[in-house]
Amino acid sequence: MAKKRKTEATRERILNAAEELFAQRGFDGVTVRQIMRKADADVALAYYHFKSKRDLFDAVLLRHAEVLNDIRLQALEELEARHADEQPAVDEIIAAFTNPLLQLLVEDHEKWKHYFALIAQINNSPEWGGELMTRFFDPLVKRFLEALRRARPDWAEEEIYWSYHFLSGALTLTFAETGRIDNLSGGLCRSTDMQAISERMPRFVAAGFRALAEG
Amino acid sequence: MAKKRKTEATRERILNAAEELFAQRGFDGVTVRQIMRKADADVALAYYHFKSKRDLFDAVLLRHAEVLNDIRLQALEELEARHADEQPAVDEIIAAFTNPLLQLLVEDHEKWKHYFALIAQINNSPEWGGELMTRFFDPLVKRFLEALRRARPDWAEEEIYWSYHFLSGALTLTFAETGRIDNLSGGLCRSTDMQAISERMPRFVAAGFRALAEG
DNA sequence: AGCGTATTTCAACAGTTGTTGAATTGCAAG
DNA sequence: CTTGCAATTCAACAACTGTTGAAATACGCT
Repeated sequence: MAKKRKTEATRERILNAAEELFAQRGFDGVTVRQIMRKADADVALAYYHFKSKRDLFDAVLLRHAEVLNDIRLQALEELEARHADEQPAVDEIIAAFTNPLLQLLVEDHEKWKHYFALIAQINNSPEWGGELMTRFFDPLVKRFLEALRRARPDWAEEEIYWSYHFLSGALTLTFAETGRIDNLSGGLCRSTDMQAISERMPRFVAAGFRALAEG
Repeated sequence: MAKKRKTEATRERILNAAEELFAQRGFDGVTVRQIMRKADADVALAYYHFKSKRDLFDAVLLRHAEVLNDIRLQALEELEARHADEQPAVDEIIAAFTNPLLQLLVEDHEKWKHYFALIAQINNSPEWGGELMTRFFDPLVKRFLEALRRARPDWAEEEIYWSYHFLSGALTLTFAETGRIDNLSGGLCRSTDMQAISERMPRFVAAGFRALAEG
């Protein structure tokens, strides 16, 4: 039963290398050989552990998706438990959606930054964006939008969806950490400063939601 | 002098084909042969008219960047002329920044959608995002942020930069037209509906700016 | 120790990649 | 018509692509 010892280690090394390179250069910008060189393993091992480059890509995505969905669901449920009788504020619901991710990036930036950068690229790609994001994250997103609807039943559904669209764009550009805001601001703001962002994004987005939904 | 007749036509065909394919699958997801097959021209012509794949990519980006910067600058200057004495409202400044682009997409969707989708991918790519967006668009962005600073000198610079960051994310995800909001909303919202977006984004973003800058 | 399976290596494949040089065509000016 | 250059075609290159099968090694179990 406890046969696998070196197995898990190399599988992880491959996934780590793939995650970093895919995040930097995209699916087609990276070769299997580059990944395996970074993972310090033979090329053929990629096809032994995962059966194709595409399956390796999917495995990279899957590896952390569940954890992310879990911590966000947990944050939402905690919030709802805290407000057993009345409804939670919109700001709090949005913070429960964005802050668990940003908090992860604050606490262990090295571990998470590549995965998030990968999500950023996928979300804005016509080729992958629609299907993959839907597959991995939409169940949680729907749960989140339901909470919003319950909190503000007077808001039009359409406005909630568009607001989420804007939120999603702001969040994923943050994940990309392109350094553009660093240039633009002359160093005043840094795109790696997740603390600064987690203090601002929920406020920014919540105000947007209200502006749309309350006309 | 009037030697070039077929030249310009094929150059344009190559650029059109490259624009569409790069937008769909990214720089590395497309081969020069695929581009030239779509352009109905010999492979070698790509290297005659542009000297490398990378230079073709840059040419695609450059082709429309100037037009976009011009119409946005014009919208901003018109706005400032209209408010010669007092300062324009924040909503109007933001609309002058976003609506010219969205209006282009409303009026001639077929012509523009691929170029904008390409921008969306680049903006969220760690590899290209920082440098290319800075090179092509930051002069205009700085002009726009100056207008905001003049309109609201009481706002902290930092908050303006972060707000722009969120705006940029929301705008570029819109350009990607991934169809994700279509799935999510069960068809209620369509990611190609630029009319709906241009009615909402300036309001959403302006409220966000205010929320950040006015604490 | 030795057996069996899980893991790793090695070498190779057929097809594709970006790119180039030489040969060919098209066209305008003398 | 011919000369000259711009535009286009054709064929090829070396390097690299994803992927595979067979051989070698490592490791847990009896």
